[in-house]
Amino acid sequence: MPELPEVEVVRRGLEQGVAGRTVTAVEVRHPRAVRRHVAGEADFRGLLEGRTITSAERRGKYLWLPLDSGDALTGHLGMSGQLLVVPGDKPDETHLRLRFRFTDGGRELRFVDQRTFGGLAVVAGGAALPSTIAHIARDPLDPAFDDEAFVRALRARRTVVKRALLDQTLVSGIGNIYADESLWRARLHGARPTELITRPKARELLAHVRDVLSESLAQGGTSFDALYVSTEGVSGLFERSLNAYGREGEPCPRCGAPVRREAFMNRSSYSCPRCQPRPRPGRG
DNA sequence: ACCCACCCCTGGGCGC
DNA sequence: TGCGCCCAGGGGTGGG
Repeated sequence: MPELPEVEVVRRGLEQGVAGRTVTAVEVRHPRAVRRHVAGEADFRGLLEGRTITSAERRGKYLWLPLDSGDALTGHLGMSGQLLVVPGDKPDETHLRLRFRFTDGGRELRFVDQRTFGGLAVVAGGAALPSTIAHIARDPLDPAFDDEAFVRALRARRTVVKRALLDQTLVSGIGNIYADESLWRARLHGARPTELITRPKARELLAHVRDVLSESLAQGGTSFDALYVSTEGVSGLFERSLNAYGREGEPCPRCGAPVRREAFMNRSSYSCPRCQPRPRPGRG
Protein backbone atom coordinates (compact mmCIF):
# COMPACT_ATOMS: atom_id res chain seq x y z
CA MET A 1 0.00 0.00 0.00
CA PRO A 2 1.81 2.56 -1.32
CA GLU A 3 1.45 6.16 -0.52
CA LEU A 4 2.00 8.10 2.65
CA PRO A 5 -1.46 7.83 4.26
CA GLU A 6 -1.64 4.09 3.76
CA VAL A 7 1.90 3.56 5.02
CA GLU A 8 1.31 5.81 8.02
CA VAL A 9 -1.79 3.78 8.90
CA VAL A 10 0.45 0.71 8.90
CA ARG A 11 3.12 2.46 10.99
CA ARG A 12 0.53 3.29 13.64
CA GLY A 13 -0.63 -0.30 13.64
CA LEU A 14 2.93 -1.51 14.12
CA GLU A 15 3.49 0.90 16.97
CA GLN A 16 0.40 -0.47 18.67
CA GLY A 17 0.93 -4.07 17.66
CA VAL A 18 4.64 -4.87 17.86
CA ALA A 19 6.58 -2.07 19.58
CA GLY A 20 7.98 -3.24 22.94
CA ARG A 21 7.80 -6.90 21.94
CA THR A 22 10.70 -9.32 21.58
CA VAL A 23 11.11 -11.45 18.46
CA THR A 24 11.52 -15.13 19.11
CA ALA A 25 11.36 -16.69 15.64
CA VAL A 26 11.49 -15.47 12.07
CA GLU A 27 10.24 -17.57 9.19
CA VAL A 28 11.25 -16.67 5.64
CA ARG A 29 8.65 -18.13 3.29
CA HIS A 30 9.88 -16.48 0.11
CA PRO A 31 13.48 -15.39 -0.52
CA ARG A 32 12.50 -12.35 -2.57
CA ALA A 33 10.98 -10.76 0.52
CA VAL A 34 14.47 -10.40 2.04
CA ARG A 35 16.47 -9.88 -1.17
CA ARG A 36 17.55 -6.43 0.04
CA HIS A 37 19.20 -8.09 3.01
CA VAL A 38 22.31 -8.98 1.06
CA ALA A 39 23.89 -11.09 3.81
CA GLY A 40 21.11 -13.61 3.34
CA GLU A 41 18.21 -15.20 5.17
CA ALA A 42 20.14 -16.74 8.03
CA ASP A 43 21.83 -13.44 8.83
CA PHE A 44 18.45 -11.70 8.65
CA ARG A 45 16.97 -14.11 11.16
CA GLY A 46 20.01 -13.95 13.39
CA LEU A 47 19.88 -10.17 13.70
CA LEU A 48 16.22 -10.29 14.70
CA GLU A 49 15.76 -13.26 16.98
CA GLY A 50 16.05 -12.24 20.61
CA ARG A 51 15.82 -8.54 19.77
CA THR A 52 13.17 -6.18 21.07
CA ILE A 53 11.40 -3.74 18.77
CA THR A 54 11.46 -0.32 20.39
CA SER A 55 9.14 1.73 18.14
CA ALA A 56 7.77 2.12 14.61
CA GLU A 57 9.09 4.85 12.32
CA ARG A 58 8.41 6.05 8.80
CA ARG A 59 10.00 8.24 6.19
CA GLY A 60 7.96 8.71 3.06
CA LYS A 61 6.78 5.26 2.05
CA TYR A 62 9.55 3.46 3.94
CA LEU A 63 9.00 1.97 7.38
CA TRP A 64 11.48 0.87 10.00
CA LEU A 65 11.36 -0.78 13.38
CA PRO A 66 14.33 0.20 15.57
CA LEU A 67 15.73 -2.69 17.61
CA ASP A 68 17.32 -2.68 21.04
CA SER A 69 20.54 -3.77 19.32
CA GLY A 70 20.77 -0.42 17.54
CA ASP A 71 19.93 -2.04 14.21
CA ALA A 72 16.67 -1.50 12.37
CA LEU A 73 14.24 -3.76 10.60
CA THR A 74 13.39 -1.75 7.49
CA GLY A 75 10.58 -2.33 5.06
CA HIS A 76 8.90 -1.11 1.92
CA LEU A 77 5.47 -2.36 0.91
CA GLY A 78 6.08 -1.94 -2.81
CA MET A 79 2.86 -2.17 -4.79
CA SER A 80 1.08 -4.87 -2.86
CA GLY A 81 2.77 -5.46 0.48
CA GLN A 82 0.88 -5.81 3.75
CA LEU A 83 2.14 -5.99 7.31
CA LEU A 84 -0.51 -7.74 9.35
CA VAL A 85 -0.71 -8.38 13.08
CA VAL A 86 -2.79 -11.52 13.44
CA PRO A 87 -3.43 -14.45 15.78
CA GLY A 88 -0.98 -17.26 15.19
CA ASP A 89 -3.74 -19.74 14.47
CA LYS A 90 -5.13 -17.70 11.61
CA PRO A 91 -4.62 -19.65 8.37
CA ASP A 92 -1.67 -18.51 6.26
CA GLU A 93 -2.44 -15.98 3.56
CA THR A 94 -1.84 -17.10 -0.04
CA HIS A 95 1.02 -14.65 -0.44
CA LEU A 96 2.52 -14.93 3.03
CA ARG A 97 6.25 -14.15 2.66
CA LEU A 98 7.55 -13.61 6.22
CA ARG A 99 6.35 -14.49 9.71
CA PHE A 100 7.61 -13.06 13.00
CA ARG A 101 6.70 -14.67 16.31
CA PHE A 102 7.19 -13.03 19.69
CA THR A 103 8.27 -14.23 23.13
CA ASP A 104 4.94 -13.21 24.68
CA GLY A 105 3.10 -15.71 22.50
CA GLY A 106 0.67 -13.02 21.36
CA ARG A 107 -0.31 -12.10 17.84
CA GLU A 108 2.31 -12.57 15.14
CA LEU A 109 3.52 -10.17 12.49
CA ARG A 110 3.13 -11.27 8.88
CA PHE A 111 4.47 -9.78 5.69
CA VAL A 112 2.10 -10.64 2.86
CA ASP A 113 2.93 -9.47 -0.66
CA GLN A 114 1.30 -10.62 -3.87
CA ARG A 115 3.70 -9.02 -6.34
CA THR A 116 6.86 -9.20 -4.18
CA PHE A 117 8.01 -5.71 -5.11
CA GLY A 118 8.19 -4.98 -1.41
CA GLY A 119 10.56 -6.44 1.12
CA LEU A 120 12.28 -6.22 4.49
CA ALA A 121 15.92 -6.01 5.57
CA VAL A 122 17.90 -5.42 8.73
CA VAL A 123 20.18 -2.40 8.51
CA ALA A 124 23.11 -2.34 10.93
CA GLY A 125 23.14 0.67 13.22
CA GLY A 126 20.04 1.98 11.52
CA ALA A 127 17.82 2.61 14.51
CA ALA A 128 17.89 6.42 14.17
CA LEU A 129 17.73 6.57 10.36
CA PRO A 130 18.67 3.54 8.28
CA SER A 131 21.36 4.32 5.70
CA THR A 132 19.26 2.72 2.98
CA ILE A 133 16.49 5.27 3.63
CA ALA A 134 18.65 8.35 4.18
CA HIS A 135 18.34 9.46 0.56
CA ILE A 136 14.58 9.88 0.96
CA ALA A 137 13.36 13.42 1.60
CA ARG A 138 11.10 14.29 4.50
CA ASP A 139 7.39 14.25 3.79
CA PRO A 140 5.06 17.26 4.00
CA LEU A 141 3.49 16.01 7.24
CA ASP A 142 6.90 15.83 8.94
CA PRO A 143 7.21 18.75 11.39
CA ALA A 144 10.79 19.25 10.18
CA PHE A 145 9.76 19.61 6.53
CA ASP A 146 11.20 22.87 5.18
CA ASP A 147 8.55 24.52 3.01
CA GLU A 148 10.73 27.25 1.56
CA ALA A 149 13.54 24.85 0.77
CA PHE A 150 11.02 22.72 -1.09
CA VAL A 151 9.73 25.71 -3.06
CA ARG A 152 13.28 26.65 -4.04
CA ALA A 153 14.25 23.10 -4.97
CA LEU A 154 11.08 22.57 -6.99
CA ARG A 155 11.66 25.71 -9.04
CA ALA A 156 15.31 24.82 -9.54
CA ARG A 157 14.39 21.53 -11.18
CA ARG A 158 14.37 21.32 -14.94
CA THR A 159 11.51 18.91 -15.19
CA VAL A 160 7.72 18.84 -15.07
CA VAL A 161 5.71 19.23 -11.90
CA LYS A 162 4.21 15.74 -11.66
CA ARG A 163 7.61 14.13 -12.07
CA ALA A 164 8.92 16.38 -9.31
CA LEU A 165 6.07 15.43 -6.96
CA LEU A 166 6.84 11.76 -7.52
CA ASP A 167 10.58 12.22 -6.89
CA GLN A 168 11.03 10.83 -3.38
CA THR A 169 14.36 12.63 -2.98
CA LEU A 170 12.63 16.01 -3.37
CA VAL A 171 9.51 15.36 -1.30
CA SER A 172 8.44 11.94 -0.11
CA GLY A 173 5.22 10.06 0.42
CA ILE A 174 3.45 11.16 -2.76
CA GLY A 175 2.55 8.54 -5.35
CA ASN A 176 0.33 8.47 -8.40
CA ILE A 177 -2.98 9.00 -6.59
CA TYR A 178 -2.01 11.91 -4.39
CA ALA A 179 0.04 13.58 -7.12
CA ASP A 180 -3.02 13.65 -9.36
CA GLU A 181 -5.31 14.77 -6.55
CA SER A 182 -2.95 17.56 -5.49
CA LEU A 183 -2.52 18.79 -9.06
CA TRP A 184 -6.28 18.78 -9.52
CA ARG A 185 -6.75 20.90 -6.42
CA ALA A 186 -4.02 23.27 -7.58
CA ARG A 187 -5.51 23.44 -11.10
CA LEU A 188 -2.15 22.46 -12.54
CA HIS A 189 -1.46 20.06 -15.37
CA GLY A 190 1.28 17.59 -14.44
CA ALA A 191 3.29 18.51 -17.54
CA ARG A 192 3.80 22.10 -16.39
CA PRO A 193 7.53 22.89 -16.24
CA THR A 194 8.65 23.38 -12.65
CA GLU A 195 10.77 26.43 -13.42
CA LEU A 196 7.68 28.30 -14.61
CA ILE A 197 5.73 27.70 -11.40
CA THR A 198 5.69 30.87 -9.34
CA ARG A 199 6.64 30.84 -5.68
CA PRO A 200 3.04 31.49 -4.56
CA LYS A 201 1.78 28.72 -6.84
CA ALA A 202 4.41 26.32 -5.49
CA ARG A 203 3.37 27.16 -1.93
CA GLU A 204 -0.27 26.65 -2.87
CA LEU A 205 0.53 23.28 -4.43
CA LEU A 206 2.38 22.21 -1.30
CA ALA A 207 -0.60 23.24 0.83
CA HIS A 208 -2.86 21.09 -1.36
CA VAL A 209 -0.48 18.15 -1.08
CA ARG A 210 -0.53 18.49 2.67
CA ASP A 211 -4.32 18.74 2.75
CA VAL A 212 -4.85 15.71 0.53
CA LEU A 213 -2.44 13.58 2.52
CA SER A 214 -3.88 14.53 5.89
CA GLU A 215 -7.49 14.22 4.77
CA SER A 216 -6.77 10.77 3.40
CA LEU A 217 -4.95 9.76 6.56
CA ALA A 218 -7.98 10.83 8.58
CA GLN A 219 -10.05 8.44 6.45
CA GLY A 220 -7.59 5.58 6.90
CA GLY A 221 -6.11 6.00 3.42
CA THR A 222 -7.32 4.88 -0.01
CA SER A 223 -8.29 1.26 -0.64
CA PHE A 224 -9.54 0.23 -4.07
CA ASP A 225 -9.46 -3.40 -3.01
CA ALA A 226 -8.42 -5.69 -0.18
CA LEU A 227 -4.74 -5.31 -1.10
CA TYR A 228 -4.48 -2.04 0.80
CA VAL A 229 -5.25 -2.55 4.43
CA SER A 230 -4.02 -1.71 7.90
CA THR A 231 -2.22 -4.15 10.22
CA GLU A 232 -5.71 -5.12 11.36
CA GLY A 233 -6.84 -5.82 7.80
CA VAL A 234 -9.07 -2.74 7.63
CA SER A 235 -9.53 -0.76 4.39
CA GLY A 236 -9.43 3.05 4.22
CA LEU A 237 -12.29 5.17 2.95
CA PHE A 238 -10.63 8.00 1.03
CA GLU A 239 -11.51 6.54 -2.37
CA ARG A 240 -14.90 8.19 -2.12
CA SER A 241 -13.19 11.57 -1.78
CA LEU A 242 -11.07 11.32 -4.93
CA ASN A 243 -11.78 14.07 -7.44
CA ALA A 244 -9.64 13.00 -10.39
CA TYR A 245 -7.75 9.74 -9.87
CA GLY A 246 -9.46 6.76 -11.46
CA ARG A 247 -12.43 8.87 -12.63
CA GLU A 248 -11.89 8.85 -16.39
CA GLY A 249 -14.98 10.12 -18.19
CA GLU A 250 -16.75 11.13 -14.99
CA PRO A 251 -17.56 14.81 -14.44
CA CYS A 252 -14.99 17.03 -12.78
CA PRO A 253 -16.51 17.89 -9.37
CA ARG A 254 -15.55 21.53 -9.96
CA CYS A 255 -16.63 22.26 -13.54
CA GLY A 256 -18.36 19.16 -14.88
CA ALA A 257 -16.00 18.48 -17.78
CA PRO A 258 -15.26 14.76 -18.18
CA VAL A 259 -12.03 13.76 -16.44
CA ARG A 260 -9.35 12.72 -18.90
CA ARG A 261 -6.77 10.00 -18.62
CA GLU A 262 -3.35 10.27 -20.21
CA ALA A 263 -0.22 8.15 -20.21
CA PHE A 264 2.68 9.63 -18.28
CA MET A 265 5.83 7.94 -17.03
CA ASN A 266 4.37 4.59 -18.05
CA ARG A 267 1.44 5.24 -15.72
CA SER A 268 -2.00 6.77 -15.99
CA SER A 269 -2.60 10.38 -15.10
CA TYR A 270 -6.05 11.75 -14.44
CA SER A 271 -6.92 15.42 -14.72
CA CYS A 272 -9.64 17.87 -15.71
CA PRO A 273 -9.19 19.10 -19.28
CA ARG A 274 -10.81 22.43 -18.42
CA CYS A 275 -9.40 23.19 -14.94
CA GLN A 276 -5.97 21.79 -15.76
CA PRO A 277 -5.14 22.81 -19.31
CA ARG A 278 -2.10 21.22 -20.85
CA PRO A 279 0.78 23.69 -21.08
CA ARG A 280 1.52 24.99 -24.55
CA PRO A 281 4.93 23.91 -25.82
CA GLY A 282 7.62 26.34 -24.81
CA ARG A 283 5.40 28.17 -22.34
CA GLY A 284 4.07 27.75 -18.86
C1' DA B 1 20.43 16.53 -12.79
C1' DC B 2 17.56 14.49 -15.48
C1' DC B 3 15.19 11.33 -18.98
C1' DC B 4 14.08 7.02 -20.74
C1' DA B 5 13.52 2.22 -21.18
C1' DC B 6 13.30 -1.56 -18.72
C1' DC B 7 13.41 -4.68 -14.78
C1' DC B 8 11.50 -6.79 -10.73
C1' DC B 9 6.21 -9.94 -9.93
C1' DT B 10 1.15 -11.77 -9.59
C1' DG B 11 -3.52 -11.50 -10.63
C1' DG B 12 -7.90 -9.34 -12.27
C1' DG B 13 -10.49 -7.79 -16.18
C1' DC B 14 -11.41 -7.70 -20.89
C1' DG B 15 -11.82 -8.85 -25.87
C1' DC B 16 -11.55 -12.51 -28.91
C1' DT C 1 -13.01 -22.02 -20.90
C1' DG C 2 -8.83 -20.39 -22.45
C1' DC C 3 -5.45 -17.20 -24.30
C1' DG C 4 -3.24 -13.03 -24.83
C1' DC C 5 -3.27 -8.54 -23.78
C1' DC C 6 -3.45 -4.47 -20.66
C1' DC C 7 -3.62 -2.67 -16.26
C1' DA C 8 -2.30 -1.85 -11.22
C1' DG C 9 -1.09 3.36 -4.88
C1' DG C 10 6.24 0.84 -5.77
C1' DG C 11 11.44 1.65 -6.55
C1' DG C 12 16.05 0.65 -8.71
C1' DT C 13 19.34 0.48 -12.43
C1' DG C 14 22.14 1.57 -16.31
C1' DG C 15 22.89 4.23 -20.46
C1' DG C 16 22.48 8.55 -22.74
